[in-house]
Amino acid sequence: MDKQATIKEIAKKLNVSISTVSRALHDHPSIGLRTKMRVKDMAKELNYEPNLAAIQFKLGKSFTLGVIVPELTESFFSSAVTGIEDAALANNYNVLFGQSHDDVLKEKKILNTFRNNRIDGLLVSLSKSTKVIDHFLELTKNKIPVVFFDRVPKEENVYSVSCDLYNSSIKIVNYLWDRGHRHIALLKGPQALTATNERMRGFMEGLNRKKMKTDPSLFSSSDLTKESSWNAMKDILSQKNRPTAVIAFNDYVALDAMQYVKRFTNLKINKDICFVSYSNLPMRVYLDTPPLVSIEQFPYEQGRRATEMVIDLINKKEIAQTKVVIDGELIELEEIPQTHMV
Amino acid sequence: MDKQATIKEIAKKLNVSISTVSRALHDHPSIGLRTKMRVKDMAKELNYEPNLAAIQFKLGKSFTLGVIVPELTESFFSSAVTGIEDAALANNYNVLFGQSHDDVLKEKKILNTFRNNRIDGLLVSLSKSTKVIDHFLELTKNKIPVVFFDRVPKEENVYSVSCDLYNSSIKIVNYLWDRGHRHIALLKGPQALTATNERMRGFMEGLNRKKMKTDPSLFSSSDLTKESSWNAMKDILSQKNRPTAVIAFNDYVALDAMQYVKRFTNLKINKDICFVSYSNLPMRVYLDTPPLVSIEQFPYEQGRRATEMVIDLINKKEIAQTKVVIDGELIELEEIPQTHMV
DNA sequence: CTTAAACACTAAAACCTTTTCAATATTCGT
DNA sequence: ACGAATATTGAAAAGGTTTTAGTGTTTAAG
Repeated sequence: MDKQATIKEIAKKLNVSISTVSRALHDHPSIGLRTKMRVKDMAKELNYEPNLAAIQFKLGKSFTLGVIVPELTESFFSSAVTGIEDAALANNYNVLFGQSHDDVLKEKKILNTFRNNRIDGLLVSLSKSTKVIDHFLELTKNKIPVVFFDRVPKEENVYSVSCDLYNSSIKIVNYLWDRGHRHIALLKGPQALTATNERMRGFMEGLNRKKMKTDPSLFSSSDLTKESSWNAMKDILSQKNRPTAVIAFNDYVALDAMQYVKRFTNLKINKDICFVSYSNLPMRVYLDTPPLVSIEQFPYEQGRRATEMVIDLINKKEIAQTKVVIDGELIELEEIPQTHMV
Repeated sequence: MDKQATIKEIAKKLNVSISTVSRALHDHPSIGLRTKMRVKDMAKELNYEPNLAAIQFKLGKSFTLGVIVPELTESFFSSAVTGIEDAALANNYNVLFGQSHDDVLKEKKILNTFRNNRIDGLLVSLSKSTKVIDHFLELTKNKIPVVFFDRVPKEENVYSVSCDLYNSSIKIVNYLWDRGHRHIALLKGPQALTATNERMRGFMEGLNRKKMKTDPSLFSSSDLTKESSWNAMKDILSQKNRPTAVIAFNDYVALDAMQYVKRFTNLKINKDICFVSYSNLPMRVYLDTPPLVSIEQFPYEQGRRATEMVIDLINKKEIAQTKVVIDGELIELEEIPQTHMV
């Protein structure tokens, strides 16, 4: 077991040609059952493992996918990555990871490493500082398929998997309306993200359908940092006619916004001011005052489907649709997680 | 830019040999400055990128590290992975990931994939169901170095990077003692983990130093699932002489334990019963009733150092120490995160 | 001016596999 | 039993790079 056996050795031991061994191992129809068995037995005996490096070199394929996500420590993305990993493994693909940390320069650097490694396909969730996607489109020119997921670009002619935030936002507005809210604020994300726009569009449509006013003072924007979210929340609260509910960009933003309320006001969360949000973070169930509802965006599913898509593209299969959109699900928290028996 | 240029083409264009080009690009001393420049210029002009697959094949090295973690969605591990990624990239190594989901069978399967991909080294945080590490030791036989981090095995003759949980636990006991606690419970983890034992040893030592009694009724064990943690908490509370403080295995366990208290008792958390813990989860700051202190185990640092270690081993450098132990830091939460201005 | 050393470069093998094309062996129909 | 068809195997090239073992040319020393 010191050195890995090669097909050459198998061939020599059995007195057959290298090509025969290769074919036998691949179940090529032109090889007789007899020799096929002999070869396979010998392969097992010698503990033969194909030299992937050689195969990749020979075939000019790496059987490797590249994945770029903004931040692995965000539970959303680690879930997505898990979906990607599972789907890739199921199709015998490897996965190379990179984190952009929301920096477009880092994004490009990772892309370069990936190119050197001759990835067969790429999965990307865009950094929030990425305004132009030319560096990705260049890959497609070289016949390396790219599929975006969750943080997808606005461009039309690209492959993507994402969550239907437009309709989800309408659902959220309806939920709030049913609970009696007539004055709802939207704590937006960075303008660059399509996700921000989708939420906005759905929000407006939701308000319209219920004949609520769409006042521009209802919007406030965060770049997703704590400081920025605090400021946005401050803006929202400083209006003369204070909203009774806030739709936050995601649970992290909601968390920061709620923290602001707790620290700097004496408003009671989810009583005086109600929070709803997106992402449905697993940790939400541990909070005493969580966002009441959150949109489940199925990161695992998005990752899985994006992966299947890119593999189909690699194999030049027909793609049913270039833009897959997954329905978001409005998840209301199970009743009163912190029921004290007092 | 359709087809990648090769050194062959560069050689042809410049009327030099292939070997000259190869050496020129590697700054080999035997190549004259003149030709070296010409080669490098031409390489740039043709947009030459070395074919890594060919190099890997030729050199029998993959420049790839394998990483196995139990669960990527746990913030601890995604931080560790970030540290690994950064260190690997800095040394021009790629990283292949796998999640064991705490299943030793999955662990072995991933290991197999990694072997086929001829990884140069492996980084592992053990699954909690892994009792024997033979499958890893087999790699070392094949001269593929393995470094364990955080969830390290008890075996002596292995390389590892971990946090000093023994002394951290003593620190925790001291902290609680200073706050007046004289009756402290330990909510342990699975017996299989060395981490469980280390905590236990430190806990006992801490109690001893303060002359507190080390009653076996002070221990309760969780397999890290919510149900199990609830049961463990139930045990702890059902004692006639109820402890005033609980040291939980980590913040996740603490969260579940606190959830139990909130749902099924009318004890006030951190007043009637105080929680302290390990991991220092980022989300801790958002909780109304967080574990008061938590041991920072520096996952990023652990990942980084483990990676540097495995790369040193690959390059057969002298290793200063086979077992790196990082000091844990007791992190007290910034005062009263939820100060209402009431 | 000769000889040895230093310098600048080259030819060719090796790494392992897949695959095309060709060759041999077997079977079949008649 | 003969040729044709089919089944089975083999030889060799190709893929891009590194590296060993040189070859030839210039420089320095004697």
